[in-house]
Amino acid sequence: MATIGDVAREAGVSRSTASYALSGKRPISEEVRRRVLAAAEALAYTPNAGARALATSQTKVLGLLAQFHEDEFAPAMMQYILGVTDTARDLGYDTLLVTEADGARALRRITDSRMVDGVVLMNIAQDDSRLPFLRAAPQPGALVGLPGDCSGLDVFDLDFEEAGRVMVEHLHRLGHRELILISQPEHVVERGGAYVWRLRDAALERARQLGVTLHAVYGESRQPAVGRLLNGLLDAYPSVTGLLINNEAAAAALPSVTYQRGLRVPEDLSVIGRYSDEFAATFSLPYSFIESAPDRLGSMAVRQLVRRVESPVARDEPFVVRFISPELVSRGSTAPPGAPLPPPPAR
Amino acid sequence: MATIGDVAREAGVSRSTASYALSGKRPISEEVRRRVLAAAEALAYTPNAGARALATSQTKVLGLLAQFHEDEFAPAMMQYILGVTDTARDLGYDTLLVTEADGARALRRITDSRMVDGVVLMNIAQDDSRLPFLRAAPQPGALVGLPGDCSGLDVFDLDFEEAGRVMVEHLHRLGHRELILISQPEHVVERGGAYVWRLRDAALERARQLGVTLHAVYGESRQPAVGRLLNGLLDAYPSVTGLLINNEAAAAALPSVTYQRGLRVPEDLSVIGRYSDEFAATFSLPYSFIESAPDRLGSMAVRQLVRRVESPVARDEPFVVRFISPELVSRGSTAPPGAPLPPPPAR
DNA sequence: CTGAGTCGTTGAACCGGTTCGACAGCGGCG
DNA sequence: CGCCGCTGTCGAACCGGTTCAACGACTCAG
Repeated sequence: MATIGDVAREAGVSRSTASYALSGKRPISEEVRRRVLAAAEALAYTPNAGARALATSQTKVLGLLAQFHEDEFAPAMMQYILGVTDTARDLGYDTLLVTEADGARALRRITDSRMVDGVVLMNIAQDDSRLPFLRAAPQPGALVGLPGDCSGLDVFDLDFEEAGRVMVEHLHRLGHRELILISQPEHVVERGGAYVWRLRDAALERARQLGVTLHAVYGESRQPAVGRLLNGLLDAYPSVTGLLINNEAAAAALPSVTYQRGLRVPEDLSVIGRYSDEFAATFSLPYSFIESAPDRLGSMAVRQLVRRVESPVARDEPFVVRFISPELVSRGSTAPPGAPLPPPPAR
Repeated sequence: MATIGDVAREAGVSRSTASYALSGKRPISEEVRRRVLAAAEALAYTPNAGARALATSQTKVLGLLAQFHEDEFAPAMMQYILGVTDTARDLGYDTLLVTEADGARALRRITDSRMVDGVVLMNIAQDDSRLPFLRAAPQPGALVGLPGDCSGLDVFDLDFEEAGRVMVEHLHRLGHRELILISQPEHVVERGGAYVWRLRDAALERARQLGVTLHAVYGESRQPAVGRLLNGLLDAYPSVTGLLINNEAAAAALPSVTYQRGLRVPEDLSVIGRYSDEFAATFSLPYSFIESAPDRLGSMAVRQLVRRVESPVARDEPFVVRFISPELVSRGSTAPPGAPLPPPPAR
């Protein structure tokens, strides 16, 4: 493998000249630049990443710490990851994906050893054990998800509280007065998955203000448990006219449940979900939903991270906590309760 | 950040002694070893990855090249990735995840710059443009998926041909004589997704031998197209008694289709799928299926790769092409055609 | 008592880049 | 004509590890 020394020799110049010709950091005569470029081309020269990292203290690699809990819905994860890797690449960075169970140890390993220029953390818990290490690390970090304490960190998340309010308000405006909210499994809450109760508490609060009865329950993450749960709820609350779903598995399971029970959406039941566009398309979910925009969140986190990595001034800017405001994508799955039946749709 | 020089000074020894004390590559007196270890501990010393890579020509990082095509079913991908990252970590490696569209360029970038010690390639096409570069690279590589030309490469894949035969034989043995096979979308075939026609051709061949009529069609990867397709097929071939599904999206869509048509599985229709355990669990698919074992394949590829990376003798061993033999996991979704109805199951 | 062999330690070189300070050569100006 | 300043190039140092050859001290055999 050719080194910069080989290129320099081939071009008949010194190593430093070759370096400057390639980087353009100092003026180099047109003649010499051509010779160096030609030599580099001829020898298929590629700089050694380790050597460059050693010299510049920059690796051009970002760390991505993601954790996979079996009680979460794995397919939804992929979108976040792609949002990060694609944006990172656009900005000239590769991505080190770390899925180790012991996130704090993994974080220390990749930051202390200087393998990465910055880190994106996903699956943030309310009291996340990785955060003290991230704050202490020499590299900047960005979070996708809101922890209890955001100090010293850039944080990006969907505004789950507003999402909860939007869901309730939308159905209240249509005339609904009794709703069910299905959240993630209780395990997720116990582990500190704050987004669950952020949406839930805000929805309950708004329902109280509006005089809407809201049955808020924790769901399941798997079939067939989640199907049983849905049936059980519809049995238990026959007067409910609307369903709010903050649980991917429940959303995916709902169509067959409503079909089996002979319920029409939205004539007999209005439904609003909270998931990603991509998820909706994959499972063809026919529900209006609040877009959770995982790719956008991942992308925003990376952009901010790279800003801090690359600009000394950006490094000292105040930290940001940025919420994406929930956008309700209408798919026609909501209507006033007990509206007259429309003619059956053409098949 | 502490360097090995700091550790050496703190322990009152030379840099080389500190290095040997930490690595154990030369005998060091108990006394000195203790002092060095204590100093390293006190200074929270972690070796600089770039410097170590430069000195040893080993990065302890593996590359993982995965490509995401919008006409493939994204959720299935996650399992492969986890199989790779988890196994790599067990063996002491981190994973650089590269999802760049231009796979050949990405491969060259990470191998030429010596960012990785080895590479795992996924989404292998029949005539994969990355393979020439992988063969030419200084690092070893492993493939998850079977290309047209395996020379010079370690390859791991499910035995899709045997899978096709097993599916047909199983239903033939039960007495079925007319079946449908739903494969991936034709796009996947055009892009060189050999696993599609490997299963398909083998199934057709075995069906011919056994005198079974097999309607082999290409599917869709998304709802609602895939649902329409399923309905269309069941309309078009009313005498079919069994369904073979080599298409995750179709498998996920089938339950609601059979329900809507009032078909009982297996009484009216026998079904065999081909997907992963995890996938079946997530969607609670009630079908017998051939386990495609993505995590096992990823894990096998990494193990072989690391063997080659770490052992100079392994590097010269002959290359392997290893097929996982298809295992049919029974979920009771197959029965003789037109069998008498069992009593309705308890709800 | 001397020479060989062991053990533990060290200084120096090396991996392959980047970057700083110095300097040669040149044209322009006073 | 001498000096200044600019342009382009170079040598050397540095980043932080690993590893090799050498060497001093000590043991032990002859």
